[in-house]
Amino acid sequence: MTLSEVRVRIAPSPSGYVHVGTARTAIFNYLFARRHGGKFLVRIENTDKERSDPVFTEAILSALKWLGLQWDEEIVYQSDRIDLYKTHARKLLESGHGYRCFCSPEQLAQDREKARAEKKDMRYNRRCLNLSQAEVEAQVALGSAYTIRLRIPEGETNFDDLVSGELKRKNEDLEDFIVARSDGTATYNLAVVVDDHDMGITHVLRGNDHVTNTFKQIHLYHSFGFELPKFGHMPMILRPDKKKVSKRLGDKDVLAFQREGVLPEAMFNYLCLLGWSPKTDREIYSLEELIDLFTSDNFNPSNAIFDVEKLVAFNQEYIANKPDHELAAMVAPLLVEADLTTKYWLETRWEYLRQVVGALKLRARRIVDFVELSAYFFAFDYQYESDAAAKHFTSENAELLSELTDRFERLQDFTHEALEQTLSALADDKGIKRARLIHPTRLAVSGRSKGPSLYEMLVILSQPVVVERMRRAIEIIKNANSA
RNA sequence: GACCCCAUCGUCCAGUGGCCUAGGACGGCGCCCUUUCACGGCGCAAACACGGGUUCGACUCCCGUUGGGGUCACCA
Repeated sequence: MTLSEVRVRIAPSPSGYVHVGTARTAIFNYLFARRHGGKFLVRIENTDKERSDPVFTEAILSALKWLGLQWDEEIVYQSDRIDLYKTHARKLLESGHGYRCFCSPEQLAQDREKARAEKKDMRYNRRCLNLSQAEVEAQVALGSAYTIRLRIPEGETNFDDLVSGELKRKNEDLEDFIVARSDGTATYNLAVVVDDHDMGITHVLRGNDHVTNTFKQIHLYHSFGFELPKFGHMPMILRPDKKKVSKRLGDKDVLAFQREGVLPEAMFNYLCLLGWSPKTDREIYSLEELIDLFTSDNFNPSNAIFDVEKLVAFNQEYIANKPDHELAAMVAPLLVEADLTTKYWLETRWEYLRQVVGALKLRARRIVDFVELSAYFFAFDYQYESDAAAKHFTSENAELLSELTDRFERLQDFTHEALEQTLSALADDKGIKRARLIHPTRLAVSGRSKGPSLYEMLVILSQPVVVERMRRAIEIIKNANSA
């Protein structure tokens, strides 16, 4: 480790939402910074005016915040630094590392088309590199539009990648890429190098799809005489169809997972294990543990397919371990939104919500599941599951239910123990199995055949509600049978 | 097509020359627990892509083949 502080960054372009690939890269950078006591920075790469939209910038920052990736310094916006890039582009021209290219976009497209047709290399053919000084001056005097290209020298470029080890490329396989557009503005690679250097970035951890850029950027570092940072290229996250997750394919915004009830801790934990491993049999780790374990020599170089099922399994685990009151706070707005209750009602019955959530949390895989699972705790107009009703709502059972209701009503202490005792006693009196009473009672008070322990459910619902619901069910059974 | 990367159960991850009759997790299946559904517990099925080397010995090292992925914009 060097003496200088570790500084890493996530540099999204605001031309789309944050998908899981970007999120994971951000997480790795964050963890790396925290592990080494360094700084995690954010840079918004909005040099492309056409495609950039502040709406996406906001969405990106929200996503980072949701994941808990707090950045350590002010956000850098490339749009504020246009002049800095222009200056550097000119420097390239002056130092001879760059040259003017007068080829029109149309011409270049034509060249590529031809190369493709002839199954030849599609790199730039260096037509303008061979222009004489006089020709260049003549064009400039004429006011012809030109881009600036970086001249890639002969030889070979290599660097030691944190993930894949030594990476090599013949320079002839690189092209003289454009660093400044004809309007003078810088392109991606120039801006990135200028910024990474300027921001003191020590480690560039980014997706594997950037390796070609890295080779190109290395030449920019050399041209400017900048010190090279360390590079690490993360394997891609693939979709089940094995395509890499990308904006182009319209891949899902990570915040969509939030809306679908995924906890950020679960997403964080799951994403960490895609392309990196603590090399143990454990999978669930706290943030602190991850920070402690996160070293760059544990990256897995092969691509990984994103598996929502496994994410959800992590989520289930995190829900099960989350304190009831925290879950209640997350569920409350969803219940209101679903029109099951009101904000006011919940405010006065917070303890009730807390108990409901606690009783259901081992059954929820996602936060939104609580709405469906708990509906009958809030709404009285639930329907009885028809199959279960056909089975349990018989007139015979109505009699039993009626007697059970009377006994429940007489109870002084409406507790788990008292309820269990009462129900068992009636079952004994009648010489029937307890299940004979349990199922119709569950159906009567919840409309469902599934749910938490019956007694736990009754206690939460409270005596008057239980009695009322049971009486109503009995009425319905009687009416149905007499009709 | 050129260049680069990758290759262990369906999926994610262990395995760094003998501990492997290849381990864990998700998913699947079965059993147990149980008033239901979950949770939990136990168990089963499920993989070293192929071919050559190197070695006393290869999942592990090398080469090739095949397969998959990525990149080839005046986008980032």
